[in-house]
Amino acid sequence: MENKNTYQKIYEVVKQIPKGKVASYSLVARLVGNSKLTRVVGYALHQNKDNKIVPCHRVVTKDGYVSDAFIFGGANKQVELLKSEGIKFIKKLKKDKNKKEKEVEAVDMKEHLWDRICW
DNA sequence: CAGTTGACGGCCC
DNA sequence: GGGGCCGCCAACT
Repeated sequence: MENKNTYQKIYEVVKQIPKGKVASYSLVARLVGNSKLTRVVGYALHQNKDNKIVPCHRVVTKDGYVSDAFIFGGANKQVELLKSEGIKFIKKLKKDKNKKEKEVEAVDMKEHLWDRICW
């Protein structure tokens, strides 16, 4: 990803995520060149509103959870998009702000985490 | 130019 | 084991 801005590199990496696969923020950060850039990755994607340019819905947390504040239609929409790409979800219990365990859908990382075929 | 923030992650209590 | 705090880097105001 050469000599582009870090910001631009992040997009380049995310755009390379193949359909049917997902990448964690930390993974993207590492591919960009610095594993500590996870926050910047999130920042970069937040700025991106067009999933036509960058498939930001394929980026999830290391646990496979979708972003809480996904702009493009909300987190629920993100799950839908991923499902339509053939990604398998598993029910998982996550605690919300009220410390109540609620069932949420998480990507099956074992099956769909990006293989990193490009390096 | 300096302080704040942010789609996270990891270590510590 | 769960919750909370801190850190890391770049963009933003």
